[in-house]
Amino acid sequence: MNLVWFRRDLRLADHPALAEAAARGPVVPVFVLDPGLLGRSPRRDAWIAATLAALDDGLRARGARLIVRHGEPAAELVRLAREAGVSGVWWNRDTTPYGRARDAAVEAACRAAGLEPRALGDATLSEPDDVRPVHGGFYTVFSPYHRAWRARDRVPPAPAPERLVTAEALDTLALPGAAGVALPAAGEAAAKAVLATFVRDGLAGYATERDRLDAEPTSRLSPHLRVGALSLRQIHAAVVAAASPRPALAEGAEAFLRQLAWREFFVQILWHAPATRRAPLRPLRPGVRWRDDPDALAAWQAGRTGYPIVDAAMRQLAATGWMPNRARMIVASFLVKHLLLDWRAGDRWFMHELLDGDPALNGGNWQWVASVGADALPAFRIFNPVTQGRRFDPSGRYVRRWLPELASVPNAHVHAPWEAGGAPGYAPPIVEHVEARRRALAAFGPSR
DNA sequence: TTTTGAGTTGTTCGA
DNA sequence: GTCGAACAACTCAAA
Repeated sequence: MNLVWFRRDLRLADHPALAEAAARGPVVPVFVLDPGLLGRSPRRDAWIAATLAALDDGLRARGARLIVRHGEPAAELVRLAREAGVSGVWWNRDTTPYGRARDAAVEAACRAAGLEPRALGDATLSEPDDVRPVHGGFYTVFSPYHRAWRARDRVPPAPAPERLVTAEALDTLALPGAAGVALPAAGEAAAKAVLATFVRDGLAGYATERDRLDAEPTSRLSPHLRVGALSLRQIHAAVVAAASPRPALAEGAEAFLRQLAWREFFVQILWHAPATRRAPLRPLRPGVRWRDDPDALAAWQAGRTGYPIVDAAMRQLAATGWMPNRARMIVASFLVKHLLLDWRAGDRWFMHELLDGDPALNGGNWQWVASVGADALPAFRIFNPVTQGRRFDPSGRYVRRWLPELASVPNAHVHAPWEAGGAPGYAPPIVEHVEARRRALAAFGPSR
C-alpha cells in the first residue's frame, strides 16, 4: 500500500505519482494543510480548498477519498503512513525553493521511518535539468531556451486510474471552507472545460488578439495550472491535436505554446538560481534606489492612481484574483518605473491577490518588467499608460467595466479623463507621465 | 578560443 | 498620418 501526497497537482488524470502508486495496489490519497503556506493568500487558500473539494468528489467516485491533515508535512505524513501501514510515499516534485526544502525534509523523515519516498516530475513539460546550454550552466536568454525547449519530445498525457482501492477508515479533517470568496468553477472537470473553450474559440486569434483587454482572448488556464487541476501535458496535447489538422490554428498554437515556454524558462531560472526569489538575477546597478512611499503603494494597490488602465486592472485583480498578462505588464511597469517602487512590493501584492500566484512565474515576470531579470525589458522601455490603454482597450470597455466612475467620459478621453475635465469621483493622476518617465530614466540611468 | 549573430511584449521625436 | 532612428551598448549561446 502506498501514500500519495497531493500538493500542486489536484487532479486524477495524468498524475504521475497517483498512476505509479495505484499500479502497485491500494493508495491513501492525502493533502496536508501546511501552516507554513496557509494564510499567505486567503483567496488562493480558498481556491485550493475549492479544488480539493472537487478532487475529493473524484476520488469518491472511484472508491477512495481524500485524507486531509494539518501540520508540518514531514511529521504528518510519517504519522499517517504508520496509521495506514503503507510502505511508500509518492509525490510529484515541486520546483520552488520552499517546496524543495519541504520535500527534502519529507524525504529524510520517510527514510528515517523506513518508508520509501518517491518523487516524480510533473510541474513542467521539460524538466529544468533537461534543457541546458551545450557549454553548461543554464539558460538566461529566452530565445535559445525556447529553441531548445521546443525541440524536446513530449510525453502524452495518461488517463486517470479507473478505480482506486483505498485504505480503511482513517481520520480526516473537514476541508477548509471557500465561502465568501468569489471564485471561478474549480476542479478537474471545470479546468477541462476552460481548456476546451480556449482551444475552440481562442486559439485561432491568439497570436494577434491575445493582448486585447476589451475582449477575453487569453486562455484563463493559469489558476487551474497553479493548483494542477490540469497538467501541462494535457494542455500541450489538446493544443497540438487541435492545430495539427487545421493550419489556420498553427500560428495561434505556436504563440500559445511559446507562453508555456516562458513559464518553464522562469521555472528553470528559479530552479538553478533559487536566490533570485528575492535578489534580482541582474541588479541594474548598485546605486538604484527604490523610493519609500507607502501612499503611492496604497494608491496602486487600491486602483487609485488616476490612470484608468492601471486602476481598472488593479480593481479587477482585487475583485477576481486574476488579470490578463498585458494588464499585468502595464501595472507592473507603472509601479516600478512611474512610481519607482521596489518590484518586490509588487511581487508581494500579486502573490497575495492572485489565484495563480506562483513564485517562479511571478518573480520572474516582475524582474523582467523591472529590468533586473533574465532577458529583461531594457530599462528605457517605459509603458505609457494612456497609449497602452488606447491600443489594447480602444473601445474603453475594459476600463468602464472596472471603473464605473468613467461611464460618462467620452470614448476619446476615457484613457485620459483629465483631458476632458476629469470625471466625478475619479481623482487626477498621482504622477504626471512625462515627469515620471524623466525621473525613471534618470534613476535607472545609462545602462550598466 | 574567438567570433558572430541575436535579442517578448515601447516610446518619443523629427523628417 | 507614417516612418525610421534613437534610446545604449551588452551579453549570451553556439559555431
